[in-house]
Amino acid sequence: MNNPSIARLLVETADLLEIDGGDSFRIRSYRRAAEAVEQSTAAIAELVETPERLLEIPGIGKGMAANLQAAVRTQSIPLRDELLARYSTLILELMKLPGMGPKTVRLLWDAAQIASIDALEAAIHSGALSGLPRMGEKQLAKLQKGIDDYRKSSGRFRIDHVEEAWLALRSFLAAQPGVETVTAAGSLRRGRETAGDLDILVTGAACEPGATATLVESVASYHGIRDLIARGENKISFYLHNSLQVDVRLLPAISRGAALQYFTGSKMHNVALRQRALRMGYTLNEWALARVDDGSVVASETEEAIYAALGLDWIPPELRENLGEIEAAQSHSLPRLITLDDLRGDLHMHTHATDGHNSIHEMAEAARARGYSYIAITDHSKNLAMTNGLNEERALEHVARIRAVDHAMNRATNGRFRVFAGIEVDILADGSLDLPDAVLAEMEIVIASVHTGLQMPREAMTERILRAVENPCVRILGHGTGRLLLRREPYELDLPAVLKRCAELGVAVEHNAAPERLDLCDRDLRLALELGCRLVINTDAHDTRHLDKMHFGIRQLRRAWVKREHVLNTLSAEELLAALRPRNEMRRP
DNA sequence: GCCGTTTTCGGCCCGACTGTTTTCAGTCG
Repeated sequence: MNNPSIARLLVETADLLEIDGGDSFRIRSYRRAAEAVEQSTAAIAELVETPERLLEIPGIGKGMAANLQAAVRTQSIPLRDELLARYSTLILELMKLPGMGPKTVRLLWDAAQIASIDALEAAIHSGALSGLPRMGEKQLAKLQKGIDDYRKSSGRFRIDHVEEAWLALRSFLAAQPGVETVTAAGSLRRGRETAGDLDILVTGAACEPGATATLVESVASYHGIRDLIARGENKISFYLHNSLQVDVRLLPAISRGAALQYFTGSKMHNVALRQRALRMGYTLNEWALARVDDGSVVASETEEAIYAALGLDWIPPELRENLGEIEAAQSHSLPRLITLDDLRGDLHMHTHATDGHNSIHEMAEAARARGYSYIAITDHSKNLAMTNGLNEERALEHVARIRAVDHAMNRATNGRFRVFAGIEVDILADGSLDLPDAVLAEMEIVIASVHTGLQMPREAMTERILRAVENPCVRILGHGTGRLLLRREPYELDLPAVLKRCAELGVAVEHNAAPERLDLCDRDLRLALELGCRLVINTDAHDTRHLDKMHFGIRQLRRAWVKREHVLNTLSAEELLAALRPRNEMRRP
């Protein structure tokens, strides 16, 4: 039983307790424990053997430790089983409908034994719900719509899709009269790999109290809106055509910092921050940080002022998950996180020799235009026949072409731009590589990736990759397919074992920056750092425009507390070559 | 159920919006 599965059991127990009308603080404990389990870099399934280590996790006490042990041993939690027996196994699904909370679920259950979405829909149509409290015509229509939306979609959205919607909305909002600032908050600002919705904060003359009517009207007329959800004096919520929910909030300028802090979250970070505020005699909400005794405002205009008043350094949004950042901010020991500007090169890209769309020279020029000082061309090897992968002969010819471009660029830039010869070699089912060492030894950058045979059992896949990284030609462990390998659990491989061996061998671990890949989530990256891995971050560009996806990956690194010194492609070209795994045999001419 | 800068007992984060219950409960973030 992996961590996300255990976390889900805890969340379900919390949901059931809410339906059952349980103690709200006890419910919160289950949710907090779920969060802690989800975020833990250690496998809970292994930790249950040593309960004292479970108790070291904040939010896990004696009772919760027993629940975790039960979860690992029986795939459930006794309290969850008990509550499921009392209600129904389907009742949890009802909670996923918008506007449906524990009280309403309980009401439906008590009144008509409704315990599933299908039963609810039948009851709406049969009129069985009329006469129930809070079940007027509007409410029923809203529930039916919620059921329709739920069946159509969707859950969370990839962050690049959310960013696209954000950029369009930002232009629209910034063009409205009386608007001065337009800022994204929520998951987008924190740099998560997905987002459930898009939070936008707007300030300016048109957002001041009593003056918002015109702007509210304009926002509600945005062409991208499919359905309006809510429209108040300073908040407008709607669905875009792709079902992404957007919340636009109009704020007085004086509250901008407090609102930005509040709506950036995460929830856990905010709870911890408010608790800290209370201990200091303050109360924190989306309008201001204020004294509890006389209500006087301490700070509200900027985030920096609010964090400072709480005795904290300003915390980068990517770190706001209540995973130690508050303690670090208090002791002035927040890391200096890596930024896009720290990167000197991109070490993974394809050309039209295989499945890319541009030439070696075009990729090099595109990278130079983006301020890089080197790239590596790493086309596919022969096993990937559908990409026209390079066999021994073509690979060597390609190296010669790359060298020619390197020399030309080197001259043209007075040695300020290098093009390394490389390849993305395929790891075969038995862990061998599909090109001989003699060919790989001709190249500076050898990235080993798995592309085929992904249905392999976990142990075999782990063995396969461990064997591949033992090959002294391999300098970087690449992504898998972006779907299965090195991805969040359920893993198809023993990721800790693979990362540990890479750290020992000096094989760098690649983080693919493209949002559609999602190779290493931030938790995996934290694990890689804990195990001493050195990282590289690449776009795996198949097109010059793909080079622009780097910023998505950088956000993931920042969420994992990655600093510049952890990432090899922040080094100069010479330093990079020296820092990569040394090659046993140098057979270069 | 967790936890400790008043505490091993008694606390535990806050406000807007909606619909309908003419004064508020429920949901959401």
